Amino acid sequence: MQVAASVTIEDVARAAGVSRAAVSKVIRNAYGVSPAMRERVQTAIEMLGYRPRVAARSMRGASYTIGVEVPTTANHFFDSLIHGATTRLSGTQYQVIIAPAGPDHDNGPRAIQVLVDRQVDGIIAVSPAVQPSWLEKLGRVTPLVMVGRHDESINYDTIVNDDLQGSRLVVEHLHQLGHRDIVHITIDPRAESNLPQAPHALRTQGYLQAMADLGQGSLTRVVHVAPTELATYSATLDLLDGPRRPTAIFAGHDELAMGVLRALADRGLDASDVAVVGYDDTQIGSHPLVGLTSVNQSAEEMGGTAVRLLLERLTGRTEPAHEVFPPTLIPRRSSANCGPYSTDHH
Amino acid sequence: MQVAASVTIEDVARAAGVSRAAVSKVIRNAYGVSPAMRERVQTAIEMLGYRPRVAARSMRGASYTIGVEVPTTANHFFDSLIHGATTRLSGTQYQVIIAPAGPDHDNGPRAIQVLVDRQVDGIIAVSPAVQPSWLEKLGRVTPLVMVGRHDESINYDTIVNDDLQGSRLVVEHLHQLGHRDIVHITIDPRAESNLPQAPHALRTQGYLQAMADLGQGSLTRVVHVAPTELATYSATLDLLDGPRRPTAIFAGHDELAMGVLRALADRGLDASDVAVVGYDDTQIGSHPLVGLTSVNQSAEEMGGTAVRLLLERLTGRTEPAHEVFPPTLIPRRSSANCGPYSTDHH
DNA sequence: TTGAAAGCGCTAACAC
DNA sequence: GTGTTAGCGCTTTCAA
Repeated sequence: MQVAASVTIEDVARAAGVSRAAVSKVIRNAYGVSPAMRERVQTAIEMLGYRPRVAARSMRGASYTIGVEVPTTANHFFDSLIHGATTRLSGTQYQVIIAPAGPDHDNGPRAIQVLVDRQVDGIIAVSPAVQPSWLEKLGRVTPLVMVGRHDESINYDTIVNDDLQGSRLVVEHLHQLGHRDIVHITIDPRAESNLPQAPHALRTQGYLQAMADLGQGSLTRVVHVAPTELATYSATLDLLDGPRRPTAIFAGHDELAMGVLRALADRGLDASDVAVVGYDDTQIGSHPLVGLTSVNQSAEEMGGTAVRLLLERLTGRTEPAHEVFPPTLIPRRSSANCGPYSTDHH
Repeated sequence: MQVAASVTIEDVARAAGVSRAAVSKVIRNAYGVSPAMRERVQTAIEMLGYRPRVAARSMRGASYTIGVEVPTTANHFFDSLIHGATTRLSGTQYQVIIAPAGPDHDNGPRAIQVLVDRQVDGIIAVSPAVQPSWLEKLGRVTPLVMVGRHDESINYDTIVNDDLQGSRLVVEHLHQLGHRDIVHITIDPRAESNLPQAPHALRTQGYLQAMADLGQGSLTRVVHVAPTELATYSATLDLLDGPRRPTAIFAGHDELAMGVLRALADRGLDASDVAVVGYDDTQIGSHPLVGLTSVNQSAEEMGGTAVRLLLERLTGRTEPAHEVFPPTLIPRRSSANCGPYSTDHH
């Protein structure tokens, strides 16, 4: 394997005794090259350790790069998504680069712009805080797949799980276990987006609806926190020490749920005192020491599907696609106040 | 914020009534522009929503991009590293892009090459499986900082923690608690690298030395596994069900340790039966439900330091730098067979 | 202080 | 099937 920062297509052409265009065709698998020439060119490429420069290619043709934007890589859900995408892309000539929005929230657009500036051939993004109008504009110039958005689109594709149904599953599960006083802890809408189509807004809506349908409408409580384990931890302590301790807590996603479990542990409580359910079915929840009941939304598959949709767009599709994944509730110890010790291995 | 895929420097120049060169100077904060012109140019940039294209800039000058290669983003240690790097870089004109080596091991060079192909201005990489000679070659053309390597270098910088000392701390800690039969589970050298300077090789060495120094040389056992929680889980089950169950297990890093804890839980055992210690002091270990004793090696700081070294190289330094971080043992429940319930909040 | 012009390495028309 | 050539958008001498 060569580093080869200085070998150019010109050098290869000279070494193989052909034109630059011929070399270009070979490295792109384009039509109009005889096997003999392809052979000679490939030999020259190997010998010189030639690597085409992405910057130069980007100026005329493609960058062969897919950009993936995620809020953070610290949440394992997004890692699974990335993993699903890279797996689906291996074997193609496309490479993935990742731009994490980073610690500051509302940085999604900035991270996406980083990818646009690099002229990636397509973008997969998870950014609930971006206005659809901005995405429509972006989608017109770059193939774009948004994960976790429920909005109708024209110039980009969307992939979501049915958040409404997912949180309904949670509430019904807890209700069946005998819980009535169920609190929903979720991220502050201002931190995610005030769009009614944002995933967490829909989960909240699903919670409220399901509670109402089960005749518990008057017991609903929604607590908003910053999107961190720590913030959720504090909020949960308040809840546990407050005048009306709930019997169950439904956290907006698994990272928040871990904060809830931390608070419970600190107060010496467990599932028989307060049941906990998360969302995303993140790796850590399946660990027997944690045993977190959660809603699976097939992160890996979503990543793979995102790539498929992008490749479709890259090869001509123009009408928007919208895929909805069905959520599945995975019951574990954290919501089993009389059940067996779960040792599900994920 | 604009998407602006089609506004070029030419458009800005025309709108501001100046030359392209002038605009170029303004966006690079270069010398030789009058305040009046800077003002006019900046107004035009805002109005048109101009974004310089990285590809075009890369062809002549800099890409203003720092590439970070990590084995995976699923291990939280690397996330902390990335976080430390991006934090240190915010406020500068540099952007970070991430290339994960991905599921296949030994893919480090491939992922690094992805960054080289994109002509990033500097590279931070965590790749124990790469030969120093290859890195020397790379370091000659791109500023390069390697994290987690102990080798002496000429053309690149290295940052490590003192792995030898770190595992010595672990062994001494366990010895003090009364443990004698301590097994070390670590990743298969073939999966990481057969270089004697690789971190895990050194941790193993530290383990062996410390055991010998404490007179337990005859009790040492090293178990090699694939670098996954699952593989470690299976190996641990074998160990627990085997003829000579150890009283303590020192795992090569926290992800492996989680596999050990999973196996213990499956067998209904806990810290009073088998003590467990990990390495990296990963987020999850600090959770009270897990309480994993581990060795902290300041991932965030390492990321920040990597950026600092890179920026130094970018502004002229040529002699190699080598920074060593001191490891710290963080005792928690998993190695406290008679201690209190730890609720350390990280 | 400002602008004109050359060219970075590659791809895509188009001519042969 | 193969080569020639004109740029892509930017930075960077070098003149003015």
